[in-house]
Amino acid sequence: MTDLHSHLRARLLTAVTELGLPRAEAESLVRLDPPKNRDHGDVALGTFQLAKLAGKAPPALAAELAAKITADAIVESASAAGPFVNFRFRRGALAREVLSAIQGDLAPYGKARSNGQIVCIDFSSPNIAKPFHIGHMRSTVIGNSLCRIHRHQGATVHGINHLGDWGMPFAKMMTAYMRWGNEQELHKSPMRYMFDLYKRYGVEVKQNPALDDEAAAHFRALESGADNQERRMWRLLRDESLKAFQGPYTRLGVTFDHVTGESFFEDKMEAAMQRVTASSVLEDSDGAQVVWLKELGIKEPCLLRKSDGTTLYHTRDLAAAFYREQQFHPTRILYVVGAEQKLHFDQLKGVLTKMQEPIAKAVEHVPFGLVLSKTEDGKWEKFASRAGNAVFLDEILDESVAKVRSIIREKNPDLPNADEVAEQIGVSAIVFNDLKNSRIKDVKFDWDAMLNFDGETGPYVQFACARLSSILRKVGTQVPSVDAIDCDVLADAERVLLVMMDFGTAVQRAAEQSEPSHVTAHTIALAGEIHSYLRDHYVVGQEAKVRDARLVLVDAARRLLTTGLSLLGIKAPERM
RNA sequence: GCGCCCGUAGCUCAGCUGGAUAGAGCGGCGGUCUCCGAAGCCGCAGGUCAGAGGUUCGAAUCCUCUCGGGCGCGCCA
Repeated sequence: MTDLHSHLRARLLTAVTELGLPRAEAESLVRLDPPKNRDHGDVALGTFQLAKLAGKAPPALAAELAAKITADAIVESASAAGPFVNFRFRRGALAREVLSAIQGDLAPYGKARSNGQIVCIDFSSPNIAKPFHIGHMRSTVIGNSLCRIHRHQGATVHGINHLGDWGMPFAKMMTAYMRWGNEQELHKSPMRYMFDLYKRYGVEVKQNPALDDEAAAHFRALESGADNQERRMWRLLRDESLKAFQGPYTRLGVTFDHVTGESFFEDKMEAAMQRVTASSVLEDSDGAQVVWLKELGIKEPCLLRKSDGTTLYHTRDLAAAFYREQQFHPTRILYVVGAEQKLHFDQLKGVLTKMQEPIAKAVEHVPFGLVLSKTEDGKWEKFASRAGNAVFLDEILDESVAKVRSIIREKNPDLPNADEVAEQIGVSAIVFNDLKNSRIKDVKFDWDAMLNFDGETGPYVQFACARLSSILRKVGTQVPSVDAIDCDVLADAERVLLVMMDFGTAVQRAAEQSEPSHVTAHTIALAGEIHSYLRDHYVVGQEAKVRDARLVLVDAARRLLTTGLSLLGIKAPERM
């Protein structure tokens, strides 16, 4: 909430109290929202609940409140419109408040001071020994954005890559490698090679189901802790995978505070199991050890130990939860994992709840939809390349970058660092597209739409930044301080200023709901408003008073767009 | 079979937790660069918010059912 809002709210609470309403109850009912149609005013108050409390008709109360809020240095007008009261801030006050906070890098536009939250974000978490493909991208970019958003909000963030480097998929990979692989081939192109082996396993296991038993035996050998052949192979394949993942991570600008894969919890699982046993929620079922969660409305039991004594995904997540609790004391643990794993996380939370572990409250699954691609006949299906196989992320990024490169050649042939810029914009276009809609929605990945950089896209927002930077360069003079300009001149920029004012709400909602798309939407809205504004409002060649005021506005817009994009993990180029 | 998610313009989506005349982008049509970037801007066309009941002063939003689509349901992760 900005100072403008606080001021108005304080006046409203006084007015409401004077009308005889209990302040404590009115407190939560005085909610200032942006009106659906901004022509009505800058902020609006719906009086429905307040009227009920007062025992009056909403329009009557609205009229009374409007009369009580007389104009002052900040509020220009209050007018009743049926059951609503619409407020307008003085344009000068609006401009001064918003622009000085942006210029001063103050919250919510700049990074907030500590808010006391400690947030663990478990994201990306690819399975090693498999290529980094399009399916891994969503968790990676959503999680990365959430890390940035929470840091901006003042939380202490632990971004964790919970690598899938343990368990049966890995054992299958190992089996394939032992049967058909060799190290020379592996080193030539590790990911391709491992992926081919993995695919071969999938084919051959259909003919020879005994392969799965072989894999299970290898996993037992690995989990025995002995320094055996399996252990050495695990180390080799894990190292190669990690090296290969570094490519996509660097391109996406993603870093982690901790890379603690499932294997990290190898020696912590027995303690975790003992803790479960001690809480007496563990039961035997067909030789396996499970926790029943029927009383929590979950029919399927949570398996924590297989009948052959080895552990499962759940066991490792449980050990991880205990570890994080003890190590970080998190207020929230966000698991950025596909929606298809909802049951898994319901069970994880369920087991912790049944054990009466306080950390249970912190566990939050952050689900997201699938990446789909368009088939020949216009239907949507799980992403596959044009050739029909899983698609490596690098291929997609490369195609996007190449497209950007050709656009630059056409539109801006003299751009000095064209390759670098093309990489920035091409990758951003893919990331932005992923963060544009509610995360629960499937991402419909249509090359034609994807490589069209018009409208609500990453390049559109980046273009606004480049355009603003260009204006600042052309003007050449230093951007003045907000205190040194006449803010009343910016009355014509009210639409831009009002959108800027919404930034804090957008980021806050993004953090609370784990929904980066609120930030994405804000950058689009701001870019749109500033583009429209610039059409009729020049900066260069204006008299000093007007030029300086607009200069501050342009600079603030560029800063805020840059901040918004950075919360998405996207860079804003100076030129493009 | 049971559970969860989704259904809003030709297409892809918003809709701020129940409020004012349901908004964008793409695609289509028509304008707009010898003045700060046309990857832009301005305008036009396009809607039974899947359907039916219900709650409410008020429903795209909450509840029930139906119909479509997707995902998940013991020794995989």
